[in-house]
Amino acid sequence: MASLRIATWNINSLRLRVGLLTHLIEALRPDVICLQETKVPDPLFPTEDLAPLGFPHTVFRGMKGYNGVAILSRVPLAVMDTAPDWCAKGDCRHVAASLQSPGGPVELHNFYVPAGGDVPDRAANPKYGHKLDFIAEARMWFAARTGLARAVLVGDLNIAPMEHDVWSHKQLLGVVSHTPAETAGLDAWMNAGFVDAVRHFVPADQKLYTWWSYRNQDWRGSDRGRRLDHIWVTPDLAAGLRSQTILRDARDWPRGSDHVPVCVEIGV
DNA sequence: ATGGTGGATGTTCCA
Repeated sequence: MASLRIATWNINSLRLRVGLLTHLIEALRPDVICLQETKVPDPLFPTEDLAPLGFPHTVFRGMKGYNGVAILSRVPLAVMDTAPDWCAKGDCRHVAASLQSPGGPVELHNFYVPAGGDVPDRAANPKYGHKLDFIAEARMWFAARTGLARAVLVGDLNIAPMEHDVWSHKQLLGVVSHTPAETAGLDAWMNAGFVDAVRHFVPADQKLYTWWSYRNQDWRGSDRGRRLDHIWVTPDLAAGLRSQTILRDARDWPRGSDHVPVCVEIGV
């Protein structure tokens, strides 16, 4: 059985941090890297900087200044254009591809879910409403995909769904990223066809984070993190799950992202 | 209760 190592990272500007991908590749040895917040329009995608890294197959969807997603792959892939323009905003938050694998194609979705602003109230904060609408639309789209199989969904989903996906469940219940409306919405989306590939290895009572705020200087000491970055797989792939890695050390890379890479290895 | 930092952009928005 062949294995596939899939990594996801909110890189917070691909052009600024393209050099850090070397460290990610050394540490995780991924076959596929999914990036979010690339912040680069497609005509300016840094193809030449990426060429020496050994990921010749790429798909990307970017725009000026904000958002943007990309998939870098060692194995051949074909872009999938069947998904809708979420919330009809044209905002480059999703790209999907079909990966070539010895066991057959693997469907890979890379998402950057809206952060949702500061105030957890639809009426006062349209960004929060957009976030809830986005995850509801995504849930419905996947729920309608009868026969969905051999699929992997990754990305910065901007929601920490479980009690121990945040440093303080009680203190964050009213904070965007961990409100009951968001966590229920994310659970419903995942349950439309996926299982949590990282929690597959880590018990629910163990703290797990992938993001620490830039505003928290001593991030390791205070450890006030949240698990915002996720990897889900369809149940048929769950038996093939081999390992997971959350690369905490990446939070200390020079001029690093506020998110760290997450990786799983799957027999496919 | 507030502000703390960082990126892209351009004198502010987004996270």
